[in-house]
Amino acid sequence: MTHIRPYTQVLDRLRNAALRPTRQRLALARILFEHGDRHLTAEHLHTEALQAGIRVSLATVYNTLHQFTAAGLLREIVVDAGRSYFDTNTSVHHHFFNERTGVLEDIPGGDIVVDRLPAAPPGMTIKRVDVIVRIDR
Amino acid sequence: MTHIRPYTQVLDRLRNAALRPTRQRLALARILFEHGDRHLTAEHLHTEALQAGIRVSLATVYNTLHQFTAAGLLREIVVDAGRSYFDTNTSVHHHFFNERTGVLEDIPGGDIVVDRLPAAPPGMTIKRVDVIVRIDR
DNA sequence: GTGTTTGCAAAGTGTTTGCAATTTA
DNA sequence: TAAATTGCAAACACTTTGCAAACAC
Repeated sequence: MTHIRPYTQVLDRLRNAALRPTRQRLALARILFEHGDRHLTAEHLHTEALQAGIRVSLATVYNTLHQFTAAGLLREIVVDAGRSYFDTNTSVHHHFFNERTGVLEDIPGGDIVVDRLPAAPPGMTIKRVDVIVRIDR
Repeated sequence: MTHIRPYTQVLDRLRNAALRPTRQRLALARILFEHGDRHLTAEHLHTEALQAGIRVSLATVYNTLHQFTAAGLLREIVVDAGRSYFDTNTSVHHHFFNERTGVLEDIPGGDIVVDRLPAAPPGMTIKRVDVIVRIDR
């Protein structure tokens, strides 16, 4: 019996993405993927890592977030000019964004339906549809 | 006969917004509002103003864009972490965004229908719904 | 060993701010 | 002339980059 067991799932994710499971990547992946759906900025993740006693630089956090996004493990959400959020839920869904608190959260279920979507302009393809519901108070 | 006539509409907009029609504001307002629906960043507007021979600082362009937005003359659209677009069309509508070229444009007509929108979380109000259709190629 | 990854510090980008000088009403 | 506006330069927040040292395979 080893302590490798709990890491297995996260390790596999990294392996499948052809990313070496370095100490930093593994630790960041566990913070990201072992706690359900999360919406984090680079700063958030860096802070959490440091609080968990993981020595990792902010540059590496950025690198890792982009590598994970490129590998399809994360989705980048733009709601705020000035910073990026990364969402651990990569399936098709939409978001509530509270501009006052900066909290971004999933809209539950497949609730929203976007209808009568026009065709993309000639020669273009629709890559993604983002719906941001901005909430207040 | 004066040359004030063509400015009338734009002047009125500034007056209604209780913004003094200074040389800079008037010139920027004309670039923004005398050419149909536009989607510009601060840099775009600054460049256009300089090209048109209007001496205005970038700081003033930012101030002006925010004042116009606060007055309801513009709408700020966030599609790209790192820069803001300002839309001269303030009615309810949505956008195509080409991430490769950085071009943002209105989706024509009232085409898109967003349906089954969930209620805002307890105590919260929906302030706005933004739909961004990201296109490619 | 060899190629990948990391961390640092520096540079970059877009935006905001403080304040003296200028302009508007 | 009193209050609002402007422009500059410095400060900011977030992100990216270059490169030597450390690490994974």
